[in-house]
Amino acid sequence: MGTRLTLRTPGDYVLSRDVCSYGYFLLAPNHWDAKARTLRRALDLSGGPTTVIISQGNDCRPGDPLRVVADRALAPPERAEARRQIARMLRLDEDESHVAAFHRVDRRWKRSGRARLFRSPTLFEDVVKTVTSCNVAWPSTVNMNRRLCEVIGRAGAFPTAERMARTRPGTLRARCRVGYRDVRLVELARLFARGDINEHWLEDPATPDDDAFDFLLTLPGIGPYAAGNIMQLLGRYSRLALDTESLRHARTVLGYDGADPTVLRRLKAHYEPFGEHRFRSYWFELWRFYEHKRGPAHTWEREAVENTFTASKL
DNA sequence: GGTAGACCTGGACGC
DNA sequence: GCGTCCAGGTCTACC
Repeated sequence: MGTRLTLRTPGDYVLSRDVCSYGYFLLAPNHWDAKARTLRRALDLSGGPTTVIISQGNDCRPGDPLRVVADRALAPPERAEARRQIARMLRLDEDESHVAAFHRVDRRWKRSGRARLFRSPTLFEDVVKTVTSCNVAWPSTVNMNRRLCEVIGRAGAFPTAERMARTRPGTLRARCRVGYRDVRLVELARLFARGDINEHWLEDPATPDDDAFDFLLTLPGIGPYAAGNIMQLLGRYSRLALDTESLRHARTVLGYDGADPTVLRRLKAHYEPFGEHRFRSYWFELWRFYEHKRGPAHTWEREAVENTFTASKL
């Protein structure tokens, strides 16, 4: 008999909108069921892995509580662990006042209510997902994450830092197809496993954004793009994460022309007015383009989009 | 401080 | 079916 949990949500929370808000919802071990509007994934808890299915009633009414069904009985400490991981992943800590602050700065998203960006149950998974999205086309990112779960993770869960720290780089390369990222991923895992990454400090609002960003740049495999992306995953939206997709967006959607440095300058100036929230303004512009091409993200079937996602393929 | 080239994988393309 | 080219962000060596 599995365990059932109920999680309270902020008054405006909509599972289908707030899960299907960032590409990681399409990466293993996440599985969004577009028909049932549920999120299924394995969580690696202290008592072992468990698969949970998260739903919000039949029609995802704003603010309705979330129902979580685990496939095995969870001990009380594991229930607390599962709640923490799910709350992190779904950004349940971002209440209506956080959302309103963003919408005051950028009113374009007030009607849809878009503000939260899906992330992972742990910072380690977010960092690995970011590294596996660098210098690679989206289908390879999909493959790397699937194989990491199949080969290194327990029972289909995402690998913990401890497990990846014990994995040989050659195994990551040969069986998970991560290429030259092999050594960098193991080094990152060792830093997390040894406790050399101070997650509390990184997530503490008292830590200046510049300090957090500079620290991230010291990590193996993390350059300006990856650091910018991890910043938003930490709930710090003041930095942009600009890549070739940003340039495409600037040229095809915003109509900018000229050489790359010129376009990048104009992009930065475009998002400057959104201040502390500029990443979200950038991201939801991009996301709106994807949804314009493929329909609402909550209707996307993972199998159908995993080879076409990113604008160049849409 | 700025930049060229290497790093891998997988898809596209030509034969 | 095979070989070649290319895209993608980070890192290192070099100027």
